[in-house]
Amino acid sequence: MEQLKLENQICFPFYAISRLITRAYQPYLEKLGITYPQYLVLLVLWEKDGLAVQDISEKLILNTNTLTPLLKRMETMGLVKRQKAKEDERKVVIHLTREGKALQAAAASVPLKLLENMGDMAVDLDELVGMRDKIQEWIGCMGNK
Amino acid sequence: MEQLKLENQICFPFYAISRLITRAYQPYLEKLGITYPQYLVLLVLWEKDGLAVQDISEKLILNTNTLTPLLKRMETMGLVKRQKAKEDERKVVIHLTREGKALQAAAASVPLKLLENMGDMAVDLDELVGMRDKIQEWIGCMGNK
DNA sequence: TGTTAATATATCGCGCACGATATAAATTCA
DNA sequence: TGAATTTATATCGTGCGCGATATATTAACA
Repeated sequence: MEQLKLENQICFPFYAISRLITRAYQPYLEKLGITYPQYLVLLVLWEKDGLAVQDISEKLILNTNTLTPLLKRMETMGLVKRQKAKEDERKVVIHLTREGKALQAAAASVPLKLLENMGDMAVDLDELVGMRDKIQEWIGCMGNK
Repeated sequence: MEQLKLENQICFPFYAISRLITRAYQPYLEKLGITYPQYLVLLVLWEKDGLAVQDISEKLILNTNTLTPLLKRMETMGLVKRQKAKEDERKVVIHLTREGKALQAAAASVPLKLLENMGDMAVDLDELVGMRDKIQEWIGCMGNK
């Protein structure tokens, strides 16, 4: 059963590297008091504040039943404010608080620190970027299923 | 803050594709009555039965505090048997049951079905394999930290 | 040999991640 | 308009995933 050997699996490395990456982020995000999924939500909101839950869901490819409790935790932490949209009361719009906005400055150095970590592991940046672009392409296909 | 835009993130695509891959496996694994991490444990045991928790932990890069409850669930399901090793009673050795072994035949077609899914999404197999090899190399570095 | 340190697994707590289902608001259309 | 459908979010239950800590067994060594 050659196709069932772990080393021949196509998908396992993606699963494993994803967890290793999250672990690599952790020391830096811990200093900011946030988790990796919370960091992703902040990235999205720093880029465009006042998005609905659905918008964040599409950008991060996370179901709303993952995001709702996550956003509530972030509200409790004082990072965001959740409120019903006036033009459509089904929607819940997420706004950054002053504190949520302030965190952006502290987070600015995180991506570079991660890249330095990668450098230590003999990972070539160009290869990394090439891989990222390919994966983004696939995600474009898979997401629209 | 160009480096904090989601589309410029290097690591987010790995996180996203990992979850999309797990979702892609789900319909096939559901028929076998198992989850993706449970499938990975079975892959390892089908290749070499009677491994200790620690061995499985290293191969799958999962902490034992993830594996212990997972293996207990698999024991409850009748797929594996957990027992203390005679030569070292700290170790817990995992053996496949008859049922756990029998599942291998049913799982044999899973990898091909996944690849067919990828094919539908205009994903080139050679690219996929190339990327896998790069990631495996990279895991080799990160894992030994 | 007796004490200390290292190793292997288990337990606890929390935060995702998601399928299934519920609820409420908006839209459609008979 | 009013009932049926769709859309947006929330709730519930289960299974990871992992940091912190506990427990038991073995190894090391004074």
